[in-house]
Amino acid sequence: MKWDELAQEPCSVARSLAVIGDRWTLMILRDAFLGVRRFEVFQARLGISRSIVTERLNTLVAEGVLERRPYQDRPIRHEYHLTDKGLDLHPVIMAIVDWGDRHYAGEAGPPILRRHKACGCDFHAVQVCSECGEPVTARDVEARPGLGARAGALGSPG
Amino acid sequence: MKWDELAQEPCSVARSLAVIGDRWTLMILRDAFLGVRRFEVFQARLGISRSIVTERLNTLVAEGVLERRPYQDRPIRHEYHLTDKGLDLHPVIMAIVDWGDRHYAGEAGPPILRRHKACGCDFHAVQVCSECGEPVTARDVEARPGLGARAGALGSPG
DNA sequence: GATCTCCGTTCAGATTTCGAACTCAGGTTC
DNA sequence: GAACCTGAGTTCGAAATCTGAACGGAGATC
Repeated sequence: MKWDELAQEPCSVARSLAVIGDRWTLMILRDAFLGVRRFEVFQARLGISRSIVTERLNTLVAEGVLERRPYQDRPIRHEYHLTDKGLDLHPVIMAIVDWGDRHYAGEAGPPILRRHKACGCDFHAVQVCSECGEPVTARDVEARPGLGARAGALGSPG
Repeated sequence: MKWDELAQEPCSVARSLAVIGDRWTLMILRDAFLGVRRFEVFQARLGISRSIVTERLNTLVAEGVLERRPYQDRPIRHEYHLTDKGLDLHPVIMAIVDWGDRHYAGEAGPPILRRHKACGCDFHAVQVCSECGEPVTARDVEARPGLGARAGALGSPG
């Protein structure tokens, strides 16, 4: 399989990764969720080549994850804002943050704290079942093909 | 920044992506969570070059995400099992699945259904605040530097 | 003893990715 | 008005990565 065939796979992971599974894209999204909007800031914070920033931002705009909004004329300049589809990626970033906090935080603890505005607490993300509201771990889940799935090895993790 | 400097960043996203942010690694983990254990099966399902599979599996073992367990002698053969650290990645995969299901599922719906064994329902993952238990979206979160963070642009998403 | 399986390794060549320098359009400074 | 700055890219050669295909080897099977 080539990388650009991923989007055709009958798998939501593959389809998602075709868009965001790139080396730097998730780092750009991380910054977008921290409020970064402008080309220069993305580039400076990541310290990667400008061509990479250009290409990733264009892809994300083409996919509807980011939106280009002018913030001045003469010369015209744009900012990159998360769309609703982009905001839907928040759980992905939070899940990654959570894993990093848990397994790679130094002695000083997590480098970034997140406060839940509604309750005012510093928190971490917990995944629960949409139906019963109980926390879900890998061992609680049984996968089976839905419509349009390809046959393959399914089992239980662990 | 080079890819291999990511692990040194004071950021949990960067540190996590240094391990799992690779092109094929998350696809391998997807299969691991679906019960795939053996080299040949990973390789056949992904249809990528054997050297890539070798390299990714070795990295994941070195990082303690997968564990090599012998399942026979003469000749010695190993299976790759998710460790506890690996199982902790479940929310990451589920968050990615969720985004894909929401934005890229065809008319037939999601290609894979997941049942929560505890309640018996097909479900999708919902992220809630660890403190108050309410669902969390991007707009509900305020980030601020913790100990050891680097100064940078922080704001609110959207 | 020829072939098969599972699990890799090796290597040349194609493809991608990257860094550094350049461009361009307009503003600012003196 | 000349020199310089800024924000947002583009270009291009070098470096890294990936692919496909062959090879190895340790035992099992025919």
